[in-house]
Amino acid sequence: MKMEKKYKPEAVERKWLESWGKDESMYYFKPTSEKPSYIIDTPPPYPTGDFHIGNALNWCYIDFVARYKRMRGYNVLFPQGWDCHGLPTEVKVEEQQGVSRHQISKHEFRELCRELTRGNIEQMKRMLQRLGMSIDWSREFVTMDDRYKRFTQLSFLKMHREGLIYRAEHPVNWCPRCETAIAFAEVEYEDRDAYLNYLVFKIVGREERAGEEKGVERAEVEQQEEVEIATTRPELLASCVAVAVHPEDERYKNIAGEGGAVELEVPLFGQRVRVYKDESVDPAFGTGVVMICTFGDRQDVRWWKLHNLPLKASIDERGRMTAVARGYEGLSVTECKRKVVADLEAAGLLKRRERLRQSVGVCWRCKTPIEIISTRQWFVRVQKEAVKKAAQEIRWHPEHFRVRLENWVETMEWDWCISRQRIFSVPIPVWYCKNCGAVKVAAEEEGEELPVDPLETSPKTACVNCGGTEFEGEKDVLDTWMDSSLTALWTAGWDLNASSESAGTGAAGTREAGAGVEFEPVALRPQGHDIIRTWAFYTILRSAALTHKIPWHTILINGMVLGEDGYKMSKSRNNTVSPDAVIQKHGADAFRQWAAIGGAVGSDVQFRWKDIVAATKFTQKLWSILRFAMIHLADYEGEEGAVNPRPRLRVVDRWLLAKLNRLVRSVTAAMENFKFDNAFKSIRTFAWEVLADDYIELAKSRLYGRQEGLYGRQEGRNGAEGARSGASGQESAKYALHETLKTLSLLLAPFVPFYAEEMYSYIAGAGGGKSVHEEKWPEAEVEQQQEAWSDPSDPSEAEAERKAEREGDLIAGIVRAVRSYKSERGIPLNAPLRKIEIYDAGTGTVERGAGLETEDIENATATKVELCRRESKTGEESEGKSEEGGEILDVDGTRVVILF
RNA sequence: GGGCUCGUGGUCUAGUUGGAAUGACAUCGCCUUUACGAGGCGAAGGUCAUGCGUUCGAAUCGCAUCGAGCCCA
Repeated sequence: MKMEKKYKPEAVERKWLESWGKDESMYYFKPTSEKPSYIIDTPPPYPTGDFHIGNALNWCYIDFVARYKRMRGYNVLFPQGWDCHGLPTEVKVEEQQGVSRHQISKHEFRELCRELTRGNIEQMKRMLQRLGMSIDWSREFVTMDDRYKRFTQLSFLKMHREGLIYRAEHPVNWCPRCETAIAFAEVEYEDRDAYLNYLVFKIVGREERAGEEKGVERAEVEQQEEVEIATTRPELLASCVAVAVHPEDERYKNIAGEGGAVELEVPLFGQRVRVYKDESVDPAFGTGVVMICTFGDRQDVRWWKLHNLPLKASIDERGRMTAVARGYEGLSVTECKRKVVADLEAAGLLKRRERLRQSVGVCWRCKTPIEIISTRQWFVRVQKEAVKKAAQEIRWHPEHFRVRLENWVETMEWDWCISRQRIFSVPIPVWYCKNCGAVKVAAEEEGEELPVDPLETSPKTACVNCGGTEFEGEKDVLDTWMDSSLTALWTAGWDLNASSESAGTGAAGTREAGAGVEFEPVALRPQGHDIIRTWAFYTILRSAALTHKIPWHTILINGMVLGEDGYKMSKSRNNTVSPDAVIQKHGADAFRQWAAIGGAVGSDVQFRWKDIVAATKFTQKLWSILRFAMIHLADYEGEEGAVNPRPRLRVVDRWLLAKLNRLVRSVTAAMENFKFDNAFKSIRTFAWEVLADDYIELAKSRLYGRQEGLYGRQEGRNGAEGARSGASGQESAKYALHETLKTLSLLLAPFVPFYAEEMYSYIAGAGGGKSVHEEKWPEAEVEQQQEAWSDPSDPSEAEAERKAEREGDLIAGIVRAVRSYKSERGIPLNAPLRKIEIYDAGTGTVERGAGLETEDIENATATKVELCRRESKTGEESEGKSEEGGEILDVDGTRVVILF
């Protein structure tokens, strides 16, 4: 067997990719399986064409879980979807084609979007495969495909039927550049410089309008003739419908409130508005008087509702001033602002301007400041309590992210606006009767085939309201989150077409189509913390609305990837690294190791090349270990199915297996809790320190089958225990080494699937050539019960194991101590010393063991070992020197004297 | 302004229920021994942000302060 000195990830990974590619079914979910299922609600990425490092981190976590669960005997479903619809693709198409979406037909535009998306998906898919993701590609889903679009439309219809979706005129967040309504989740905030303008509002009596309050307190009012109001949005003066002050504000007691005798006259436009008292006015901001408009911000909407104020929209859907803004009609918001300020100044109504750092709501996509505009839109009712209850029932890793969702839910004021005035998305399956205006929703039972585009087809039945047969199709499309909030239900195979809530075909289910499988929450949702308020929130909301259940039992939140400079990776900061670059240099396994040990799940992970290099060093170390082992194990397990019976084991070999058993237990526990960093670190520590540094050095000589000691005087007569163990000692070591490497390759499999497969192909030998990824996870031997302690006359297997572990620890400790001793004195590690004396220093180790197995110590230190049972003379040794001038070392309470 | 997370050797990082501080990289020393010299072995390096408190005992629990980051207003 030829094994190169250096492990070559490129060649090995390419080899296994090709081999696995021949039969993709290895990772398929098996609907007829008897095994318990473990379904993962994989995030469908937006197909930008770039599978970035943040995605890659997330997917590494998913794959660790998927591979682990598969080995634990679960029927795992790890699907891959693509969340296609939405603005970014539309923008990209406009950019690439040099057209505006208005210039070509909707149909043509959609086709261009689909084409771009298909190409991007292919690119990203290649990266997923290269990373070694154990995805079930037979379950791939694409939200722009008809099957998925039908699913989305069905979900709309079901919620509409149940009154959870409605159409209404309501203020919404609006992007004037994208010319569409957006949801709160799509609004971001940016700090921008603005001016705070102090304007003059004239105080006028109210008698002209409110006859009954005529004449009240005229005298007081006359003392004051005007009020200053500070505003950052003078362009909204035409929309000013009221003014508010804090109820406790002494300065404005005379003009405010129910009995207020006055109104204010809005400068330039002249409309008269009332002054309200409101607790939420900040008296310290500006002059303490605030202008209420249609609509400056969310607070304006609150006041507008509370006081039943009129609606005076001065900004239209393209961000232009309407006829309401007399004299400014047609100007953009910015132009209008400039002109209004100039006009105010000219009229002497602008007192002063102050610079102000202001947080402005902007469109997530184009960073254009949003407007709040009242339009007719479709909404999903937000059932806050149901969402919060569901969030409580879901297990969160890490737990604190639940709070983020709860806070978000608490602060939601409006329902979720789901209609978008865009093109590349799922059409809202609705028509309006031209005769009476009634809404006609699509219905499969009436022969309308979903997905339906209401602009291209007409309903099959007449209007139920008036019998009319002329309809107009809804032009708006759905928010993309209406698609992607269904992934859990889709993946679970829930059939939305069945009118009964409990019906399902089971795309993932185990029954035949139409058998009626009730929706069961899937096992896992893995995602980043940046989309808790969107993807997690919407999924929980819709699952609660559609199925009255939680979508998944567990949500696993991953952090963001930081660049080498410690800041979040971003193109503008120029600190991005693509997973592709890492893989090309060091392979997918190295990348995956970084993902595993970069930090605890949920915390942000810094990317550093040196961590990648450290990972390759570990793989190289494992490779060296394997190379060494194969010198001795090449013919260990000859034929298929041959099982080497457990020989009578030497202490050190039992010790190794006991440590291995501990490792299996700790790695298993870590995996169950998604502590990938702990799991992988334990493996690394074991392989490097226990196996390579300690064990291999101890067992090397026995494995080489040397009958004589390494050191010159090889008689080594220290009683029976010290005798050369010969063939049986070799067998014992081979058994332990083989067991350990086999188990190690299994433990490594979820993390470094390529290396583990390579390793396993050597270790499992000709044993059928089965993939390590189809093997079972190692079973830890159960930690023995307390009872074993209570019966020392009949030491159980476990008690023997524990004894072996203690003795092995001592042996390894002594060898380590000698190694340090030599290192400190510059003695070559293979140079023999005169003698090593091991005393029983009251611990009873030497005594009780009827002598320690010293053979391996002698081999590993190249020095003769003598067991001494007499008590040493502490007085003479207080200086750290023995009678004969040897160095005294303390190894966990056992006295070891080195004679040089 | 509110919420969350964090502050551990030069840098990054582990530390579940309080019991002598984990590892990586960098530094220094030694070693070409038949698994490994783009390596191995070993060493040095920490007031666990600061202060107060609970406790026999605190990196860990509580309060306050300072600082950083994220989410939201």
